[in-house]
Amino acid sequence: MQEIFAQKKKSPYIADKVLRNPKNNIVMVLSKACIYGIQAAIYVASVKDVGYVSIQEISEKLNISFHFLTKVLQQLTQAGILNSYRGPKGGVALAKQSEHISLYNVIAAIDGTDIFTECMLGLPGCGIATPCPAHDSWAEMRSKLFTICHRTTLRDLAEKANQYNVRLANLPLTV
Amino acid sequence: MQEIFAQKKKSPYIADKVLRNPKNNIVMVLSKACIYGIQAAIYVASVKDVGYVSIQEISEKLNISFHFLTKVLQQLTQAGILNSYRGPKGGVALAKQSEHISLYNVIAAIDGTDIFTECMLGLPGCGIATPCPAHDSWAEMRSKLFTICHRTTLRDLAEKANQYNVRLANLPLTV
DNA sequence: AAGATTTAACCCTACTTTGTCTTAAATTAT
DNA sequence: ATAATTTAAGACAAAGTAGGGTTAAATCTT
Ligand code: SF4
Ligand code: SF4
Repeated sequence: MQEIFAQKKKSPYIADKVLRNPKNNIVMVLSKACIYGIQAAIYVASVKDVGYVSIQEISEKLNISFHFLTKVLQQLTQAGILNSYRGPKGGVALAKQSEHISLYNVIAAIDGTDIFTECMLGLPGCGIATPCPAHDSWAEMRSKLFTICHRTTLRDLAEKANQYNVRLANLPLTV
Repeated sequence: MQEIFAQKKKSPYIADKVLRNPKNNIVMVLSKACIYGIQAAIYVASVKDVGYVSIQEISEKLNISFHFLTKVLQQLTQAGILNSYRGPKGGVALAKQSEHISLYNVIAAIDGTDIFTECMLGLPGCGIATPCPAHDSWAEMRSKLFTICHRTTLRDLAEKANQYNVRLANLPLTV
């Protein structure tokens, strides 16, 4: 027996402009602030010279707004991931060895840990007594994300960056 | 031999208010529009009666803004996931059998497919010639997300919803 | 001590997303 | 036909995110 849906004929009306503007179509898992933070952290970790790297240099190399990046890196500083120092020859530097800073640490410092623990469907207080039907799938996803971000360290990323001279910046490709 | 970082003493200055407001701390993988769309789609799929379900009913049951939900569901209608019908006894209904509509379909219709294909670090044109150091990890994540969203159908979700009388709405918990 | 440099803090602007409301169009019921 | 119902469309407001500048504080150089 076949399931029956709505049998009436469909309304001919077609909308042409509904919700999103056509230009903006990127759905982000991480905020821009977080992305910048990760990029900058990898950059700092990949710089060979010991010492402080100025935010100006980072923002130029990675093509990130200086003032915005400054605020983002302040968060990493407050989280104990970076040390900052003012004045000439100042800047930021890793507060710990790069292999002791995970992607998770950086994300947690900027976007928080909700992405790892909270429901991606936006329902509060879940998984306790009345899990919603999507729970298992999302829980699996979260677990995967958690594992990946935990085991990936800045050293891993910086190493690869140096090794392959890989690009971190959001610059136009030099085709 | 131990690696050396910045050896100078740390600036004692601690900022108290930097970027985000304390109230806003939920980082979302999916937009609210998308979450609403998923919830509504599951609701429609879980309704036993054949026929159109009014958006008014959905918005009340799921505690979602009626007008906003209307726009979201228009997107699903235009994507061929729902049929809509105006007038008394009108509303929306699944355009296909619930087991033929995946979570992926719904997400793609509302938030687009970038989350499955594009870089989560926000860099364009990736993975081709010069993958960034985080590529492998993210690619693994994307693949996982893709698989889960593809194999999870509205029927799976609606079945669970009916079976366990599980909550879909963002309502205060009746503790 | 004075000046230059660099992060910290704060204010403000532009854009996106979310949410509200009003009117128009389609459809049913009377 | 008329009225009621319900989606479609579009204008608009509120809130959040990204970004830009200006001043203050810390620190080094001279
Ligand atoms: S049960 Fe799981 S998937 Fe469902 S709303 Fe709660 S956390 Fe989200
Ligand atoms: S190489 Fe992969 S992780 Fe890196 S920017 Fe490109 S898509 Fe993203």
